[in-house]
Amino acid sequence: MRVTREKAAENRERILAAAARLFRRHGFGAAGVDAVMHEAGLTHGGFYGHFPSKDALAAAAVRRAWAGSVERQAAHADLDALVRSYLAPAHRDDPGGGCVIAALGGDAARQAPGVRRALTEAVDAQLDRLAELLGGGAAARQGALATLSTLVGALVLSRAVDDPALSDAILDAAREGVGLRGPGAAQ
Amino acid sequence: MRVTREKAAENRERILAAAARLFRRHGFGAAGVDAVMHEAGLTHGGFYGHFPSKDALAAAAVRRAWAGSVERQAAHADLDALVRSYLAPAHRDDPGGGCVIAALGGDAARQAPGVRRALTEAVDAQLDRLAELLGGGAAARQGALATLSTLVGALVLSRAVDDPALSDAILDAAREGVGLRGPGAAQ
DNA sequence: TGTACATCAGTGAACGCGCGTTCACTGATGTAC
DNA sequence: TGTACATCAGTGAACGCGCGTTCACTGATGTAC
Repeated sequence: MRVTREKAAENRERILAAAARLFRRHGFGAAGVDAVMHEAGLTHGGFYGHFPSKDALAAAAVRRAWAGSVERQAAHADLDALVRSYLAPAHRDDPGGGCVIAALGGDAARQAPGVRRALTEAVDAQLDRLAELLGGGAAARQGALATLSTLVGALVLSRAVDDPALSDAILDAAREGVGLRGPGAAQ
Repeated sequence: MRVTREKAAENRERILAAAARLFRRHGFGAAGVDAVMHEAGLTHGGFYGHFPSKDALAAAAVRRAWAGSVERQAAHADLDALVRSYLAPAHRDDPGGGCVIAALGGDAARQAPGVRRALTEAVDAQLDRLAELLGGGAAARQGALATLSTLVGALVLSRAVDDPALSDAILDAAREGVGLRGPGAAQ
């Protein structure tokens, strides 16, 4: 059943969106090609007409997930707004729609080179964004590196622990922690 | 071929040590029962005489890995020493022998309840240790939460990116970042 | 202490299952005239 | 514009493979006498 070229392109987008969601929610290993295609409303056999391999899909899905983050972040005028949104319980509870770095950073080291490349590009871009919000310059770059570490670490930890109170406390403390490095803070 | 009770207990320890190493290095999903048993010098069939399931092994391996961290940390007299050791390239390059929270924190959210429980206990214990080094009290507890977030985030990121210079920069910046929260720092 | 036997830690083949990937086929789309 | 045919996006069965787990078996260990 051949479909319109337009429809095929739309299907490819749906596969990417499904992969970006499922990989972030379940990890690269636990989300299968079958599940991704089903989520996209297709059957698994057609997958290889769109992507040469699952690894290629993974790399493309990371870029797709990052692109979604860029749109979301455009709404944040300053670092405070970004941090509050990033360290919110709503973000913690929605890995499938959230930061790809926090969701897949731990897996990335063990993935194919293309996947690591895509994630590294996301890290680079996020650092640029943070450095810009910190006022630019070398000090801002340093601050961006430390801030991103705190943001990602807090989100990963808050998702890892099975104690809701501890999870909330991690987000709260990290919010205070990065505040210390914001513009106007001591040091 | 039955073996001595003593030898059997020693074999169980070897299985645990192998699991703690392989799970941290490759993740829970990518390290199989077969690989763990082979690393322990046994065949896979005997595994279920020691543990009821792979999930049970995973939980026990997390506790075992954490116990190893405690021994390692006993050598650090103050926060500076701990941070320098934690954010060292040698630690980044040895996930199999390093911090179990950083190595498996990202996977933990998707694991069986027992595994999350074991990792949460490790997080709790690490927070106690950090709070103690920060001088104790409520402020130290807050500082410990933020510090652990930065440490874990920096290690995860430094392992995720494929750019060695960026990886080193993340460790360096995070070292400075947590220094700001150390005793005697401004604020 | 020595003997006979029950116990059980470890072996290796086998199981069902889900995975990534391939492929013959279908039938609507795109194109040449 | 209409017709005939080549193209190809998607389908669903099938593949080889590795996984977690089970099990009949082995033979050294532990124990009862």
